[in-house]
Amino acid sequence: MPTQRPKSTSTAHASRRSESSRRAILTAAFDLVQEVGYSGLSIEGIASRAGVGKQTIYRWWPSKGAVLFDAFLMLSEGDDGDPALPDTGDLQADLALVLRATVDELNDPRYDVPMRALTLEIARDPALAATYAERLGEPMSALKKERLRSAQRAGELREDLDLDVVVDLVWSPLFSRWLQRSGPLTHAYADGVVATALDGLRPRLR
Amino acid sequence: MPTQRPKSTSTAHASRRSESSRRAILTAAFDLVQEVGYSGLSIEGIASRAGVGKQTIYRWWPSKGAVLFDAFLMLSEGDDGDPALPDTGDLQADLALVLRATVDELNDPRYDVPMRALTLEIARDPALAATYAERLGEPMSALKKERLRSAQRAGELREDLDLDVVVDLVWSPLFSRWLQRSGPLTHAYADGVVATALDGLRPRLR
Amino acid sequence: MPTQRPKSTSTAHASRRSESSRRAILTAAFDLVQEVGYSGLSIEGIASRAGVGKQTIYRWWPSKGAVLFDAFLMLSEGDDGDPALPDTGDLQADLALVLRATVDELNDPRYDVPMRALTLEIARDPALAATYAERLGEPMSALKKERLRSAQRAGELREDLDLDVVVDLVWSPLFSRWLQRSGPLTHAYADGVVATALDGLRPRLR
Amino acid sequence: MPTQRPKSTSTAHASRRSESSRRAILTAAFDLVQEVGYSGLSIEGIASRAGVGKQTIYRWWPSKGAVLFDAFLMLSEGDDGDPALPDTGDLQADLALVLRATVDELNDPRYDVPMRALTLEIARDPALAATYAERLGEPMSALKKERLRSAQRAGELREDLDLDVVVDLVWSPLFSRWLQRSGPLTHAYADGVVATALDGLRPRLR
DNA sequence: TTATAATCGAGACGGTACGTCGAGTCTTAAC
DNA sequence: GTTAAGACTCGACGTACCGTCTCGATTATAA
Repeated sequence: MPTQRPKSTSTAHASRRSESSRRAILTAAFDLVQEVGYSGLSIEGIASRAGVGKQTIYRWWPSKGAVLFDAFLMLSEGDDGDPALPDTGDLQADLALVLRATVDELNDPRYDVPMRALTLEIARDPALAATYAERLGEPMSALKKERLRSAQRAGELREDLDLDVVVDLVWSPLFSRWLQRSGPLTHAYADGVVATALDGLRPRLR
Repeated sequence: MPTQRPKSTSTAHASRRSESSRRAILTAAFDLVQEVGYSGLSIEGIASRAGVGKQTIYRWWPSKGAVLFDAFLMLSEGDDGDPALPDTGDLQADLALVLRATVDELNDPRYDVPMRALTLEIARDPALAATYAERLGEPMSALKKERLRSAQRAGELREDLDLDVVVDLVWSPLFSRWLQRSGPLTHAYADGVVATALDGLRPRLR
Repeated sequence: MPTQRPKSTSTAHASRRSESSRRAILTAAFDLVQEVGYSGLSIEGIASRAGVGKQTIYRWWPSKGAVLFDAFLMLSEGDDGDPALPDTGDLQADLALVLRATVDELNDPRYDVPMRALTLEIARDPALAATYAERLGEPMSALKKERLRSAQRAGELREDLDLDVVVDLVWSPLFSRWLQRSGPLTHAYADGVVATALDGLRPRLR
Repeated sequence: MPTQRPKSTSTAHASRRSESSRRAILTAAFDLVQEVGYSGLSIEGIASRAGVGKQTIYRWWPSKGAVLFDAFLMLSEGDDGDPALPDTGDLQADLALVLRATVDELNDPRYDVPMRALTLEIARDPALAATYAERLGEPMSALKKERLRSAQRAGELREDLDLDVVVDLVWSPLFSRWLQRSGPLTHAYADGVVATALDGLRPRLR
């Protein structure tokens, strides 16, 4: 599997894979995609920047996208203090906070460029999509649903909801606007999405 | 502009552009993307399939994505009987109908493959995104908002809504699931999205 | 055919092949083989030195050896004043003169290196051998046999000889020594070969 | 030296070199060159076929050609009953016999392919050429000259000949024709070479 | 009605990157 | 200390397309 790597915690006789080459490749991939953009990214460029033979990349990753994906994985393993979503007891405020932070990230070219690259690769390659779902998508989705369940326990959320639908309702508008650049991505938009989703579209009964 | 083309209804002295080559190129592009997938699509392949010199493509389109985009435009001009969304007076039923139809389309490889290709090109290329927004995105969005405004007049929808947010709330979950393959795309899902968006996430009072 | 090239004397509508690229490639090949040796010669190196795309080489030549061969052909077309062998009426002197000149050439690294490279390619590749035979080998052999026939008319050579055998008898010892480096290649050796071949190995009858 | 190997008759404490690996490598090299041709031969292929690590080859041989050369040496040590050339008292018949046998060998692909490979390596690599000369070329040449000296003693050969020239005169035509494929290699050709060399090219005095 | 200039098909050109192969070096674990 | 195994860096392979650039050969106005 492309994203497998030698963990120090694993078996005694580690594979002969070079950890330093692995790190150099992932770092080079992440840096390069920012510098030259997604379409300017090439295996040859990554190898050369990383000071590594092309074969070493082909040996361990099946595609350019898989390298990029692992580069993200490596980064995301650094900042995993507390992966849980905020839970202050005020769902609307908490969601708005999270969505505003996401908006800020997506507006920052340092994240936009490589994330877009990865997203496109995932959209193109079903195998990569499956790996992504397993390693990042589902865990993140679980976190979101956990927060929603907490809200249900607090009576802030209806009990009869399909939480998968709810997650999409809240998060996909941002994703869609970002990817398609179909409109400005602002805090106001994030707030609007949260408020509208929570209150629904129908007039409130008096 | 890439998507400009000689309309018989335009000025008297039409350009010397060959209409038959144009159609052959767009048809070839659309057919090829289904056969060989997006990444297998090449200008060279389109030219050869269309029986056309490469220069004829480069002369009229700035990128592979622009060709693909025009191919879609050509198709979508065939089926434009009544572009309006259904309006039976029952918003929930109408939205569910439209979203179910979209689900069916997205599940059909004949649409999935070229649509995905086009979507990826748009996500990659801001210029193409702008053209897309102008030519297809905004008109479609206007149609959706028109239906929503009708619902507001009928008292089915709150008056104080940002309709751009509402459109995203209703349509982006499908888009997101489809593009990322993050879950099954079913009629039930479409129904769930519509119902949840309309009713909101909060417990109903009383 | 690899060695075909646009001749100004040929048909009116010349191919679109670039004569300047062709010359640059052949010159680069000839120069490079002297600088880096045969095994250091690469298509990539030739292309880069000639300022040409690799495909331009692959388009017109089937192999590295074919390029080298044409490089020789190009050179040999410069010095074609009178291709005939000397004929002073003294066969032994004429042959010795020719063989001594050959010895000098073979001892000159400027000729030895590329000639050796070409010879090895010909020995390896039967197709190239056939081309070589047709374009260079047989014409040269014809020249030699013409000189021998003249000697027969002059009574210097027996009438009942297979001239192909004679040509080999005279010229192959040099070739063999040169290629295998099985001994020093000197004027004395050349003289010895000529004298021994002419007089034969048997004791002269009294 | 590449062609050194542990002889059971040598010093008491033999080197730690694995004799079985050595034989496996040489056998694999000889077999492979027949199967895949010279240019298809690779160290990697030999190692894999021999069930041996690449390093084991690099440790003991300096080049692919050296391996091939030792493979020949190994074979030629099997058939060394009497290495002397036939000496029936009739030089012409004896030479014709030997040359005809050589012709047959060179026409047999089982010998042609690996011999050609080795010959090309020797022609390319002066160091290998020196080793070859010492181990195979000069002993064979000595044998030939021995037979010629015997003919001189019998009065069949002139006394004033440079035997190195004579050896080349008799044997190099075959070598040249074979390597360059410049003509058919037949018994008739062999006979012609012997007869012409013996009788010389000049008309016999009456 | 002709000439004339934009457009056409074709495809060669200099390039970049692909994914593969093998070279020769180095490291590991087994013996 | 040698071995089998195989990862490593490096460089070349031959192919696919890129986007640019000539080439005649249409071809449809404008003279």
